[in-house]
Amino acid sequence: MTENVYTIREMCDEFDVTPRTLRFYEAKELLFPQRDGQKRLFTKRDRARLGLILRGKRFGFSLEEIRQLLDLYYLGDQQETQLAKTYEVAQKHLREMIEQRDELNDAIDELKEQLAWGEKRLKELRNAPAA
Amino acid sequence: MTENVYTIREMCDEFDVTPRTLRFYEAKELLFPQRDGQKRLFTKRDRARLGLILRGKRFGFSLEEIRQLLDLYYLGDQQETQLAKTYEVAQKHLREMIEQRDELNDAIDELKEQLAWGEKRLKELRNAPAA
DNA sequence: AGCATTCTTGACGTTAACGTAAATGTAACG
DNA sequence: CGTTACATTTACGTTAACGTCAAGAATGCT
Repeated sequence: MTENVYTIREMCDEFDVTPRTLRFYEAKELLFPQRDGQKRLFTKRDRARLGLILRGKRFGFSLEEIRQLLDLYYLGDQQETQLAKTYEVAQKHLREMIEQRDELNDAIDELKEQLAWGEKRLKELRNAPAA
Repeated sequence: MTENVYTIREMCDEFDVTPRTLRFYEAKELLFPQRDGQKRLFTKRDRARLGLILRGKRFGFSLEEIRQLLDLYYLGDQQETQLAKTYEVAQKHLREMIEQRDELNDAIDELKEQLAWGEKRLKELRNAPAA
């Protein structure tokens, strides 16, 4: 097998991000690539984390928020207090996400109505060209 | 009745934003308050638009994207080509929103699982205090 | 009239999330 | 061994969405 590690370029191509982004995420402690001398080697774990990061971004979470969420997904042998804190943070996030989804559903319905209306108007305009 | 117009302060209190924000939105042509001399007077239409703006923000849309969406909600007697263009933009937005909601649903499920797992771990830690 | 309050318009500051450029390192190719 | 191709660090630049501060106007209270 290919050692199961990935170069920065492979990561960039696969996830459609720039090297700058990956280095930035490492600086922010969202990713922890190993090193072969100078060069970064991203592990399977990094790939999983990057996937979660990018999805989190699509939901409008900040990188700092995402970093905290990642801790939940990758909580090893943390202290109880630390684990409990992370658990709280995640619960709050979950509530926000559910609320966001509900709102989003409403907005989708409204936009659909608007589109139906716009469609109707368009047909009218095409049938009765000039006023 | 109270003339059905609102001062900047009334708007700020009602929507929990700052004056700076409202002036900024006006500069960006998202709101069009009338004037009494120097002072801004926000109409019912502005209030409706502001509501849509703030909701759009919660979905992660940029102000520029929101501005285009607002055009759809308030399309008066636009040209057909213009209306058609706006219609396209809105359709694209709708697709994005639906996709976002679906992803969000998946993420919610995953996070719920994680939370259940974390909860279990917490119970274990509390019952078996020291290793 | 004096003073405080609230509005206004600049104009510069700030944060997040990278972009971009410069200087340097190194691995591989011919 | 030269150069082509990426990689690295350092550091300054950029955009969005406001915050903040300065310096006037207009309004209201006493």
